[in-house]
Amino acid sequence: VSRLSRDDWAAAALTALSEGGVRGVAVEPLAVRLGTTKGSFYWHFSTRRELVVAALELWERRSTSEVIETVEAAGGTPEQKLRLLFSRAFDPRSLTGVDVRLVAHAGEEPVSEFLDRVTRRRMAYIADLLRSAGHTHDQSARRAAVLYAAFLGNLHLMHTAPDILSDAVGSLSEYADDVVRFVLGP
Amino acid sequence: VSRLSRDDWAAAALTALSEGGVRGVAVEPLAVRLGTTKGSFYWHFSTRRELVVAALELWERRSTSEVIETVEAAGGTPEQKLRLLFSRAFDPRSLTGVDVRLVAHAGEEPVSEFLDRVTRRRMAYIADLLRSAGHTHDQSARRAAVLYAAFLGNLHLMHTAPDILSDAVGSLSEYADDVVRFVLGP
DNA sequence: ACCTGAACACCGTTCAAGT
DNA sequence: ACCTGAACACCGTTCAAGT
Repeated sequence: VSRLSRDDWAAAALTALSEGGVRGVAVEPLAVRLGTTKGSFYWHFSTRRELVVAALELWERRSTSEVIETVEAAGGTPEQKLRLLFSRAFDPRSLTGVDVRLVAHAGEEPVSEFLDRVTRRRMAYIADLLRSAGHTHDQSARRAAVLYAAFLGNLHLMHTAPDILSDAVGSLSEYADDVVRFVLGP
Repeated sequence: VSRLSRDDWAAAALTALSEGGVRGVAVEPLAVRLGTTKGSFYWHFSTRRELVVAALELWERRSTSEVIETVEAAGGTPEQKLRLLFSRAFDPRSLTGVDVRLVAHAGEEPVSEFLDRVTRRRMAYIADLLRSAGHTHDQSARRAAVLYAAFLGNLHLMHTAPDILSDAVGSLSEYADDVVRFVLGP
């Protein structure tokens, strides 16, 4: 009788979140998938909300700190780091869909605080890189907003209508480079 | 005993959709809000899904045909029309949140077909305007994708973190003009 | 033709009882 | 300490019965 840990539930919840959104994080179906009962779940968590929060914590770490560490570890100039960051961000293989699904709950508890923090961290990192590349503080903030909006919009389109996007734009990595070049230019 | 029509339910469903997403379109709470019973609902619709579809049909009309007609009625050059279109699109007052909420269900029935159609129609209209402004067919498609991604990303940010956006970008209408100018330029 | 009210299925939550 | 299984509340759905 292999017993489950809190982390097992959290990991399963994040998978469910990327597949079916916040709604997809359902105790009973997860219990069935994990081969246990709802009663077991309520030993590790006191509410379903707590499970959603655990999944959001996992997502926050993976989509901020871990990505930034990877990019920093690769080294190079700020321009190279930006290109690496966005070639990853525009890569369909790195798409989990969590980002896109979460925005639907932007105003709701408990999603809003996580979404807000992740957005701020990502934009702050982009602005940092732009400042290192020689831009002023104001310019960096402004251009970071444009870059981040481009990323989000692209994420939307890749999820909503990947065929429309590839019809309109040739190669996605080339497209990502175009966007970065535009923001880096004067 | 004022009786309800199918359209009354659809309109209430669209409001609920913008407030609480697809999940927010719940038969029992809507019945309470409309001062009637669930049984009444099932006279006009056969399933909850049918109600969601009715709300989506309303949204599709309002967010494509009606907007395009308004812009066309205003007249002017293609450039002026683009500016009008995007000053409207970037205006927080015109934000219903339906767009943003629907993307969470991008892959799901019955949302996907509506989202796909609306995306295609909007991008096709933008590409039309760019062609009228003298761009080639390919350039127009490419730039329409960039413009539409900018619109979606901005919509995301306005919903997720309006304060972050206004911190980074000064005036939103100025920002919208910047984006249009960039896409119109060579 | 349109609506009510009771019934049942499904998932969130609780809890007494088991190992 | 960790889990089972039965119980109850809420919303989707059905349907017989009312006006």
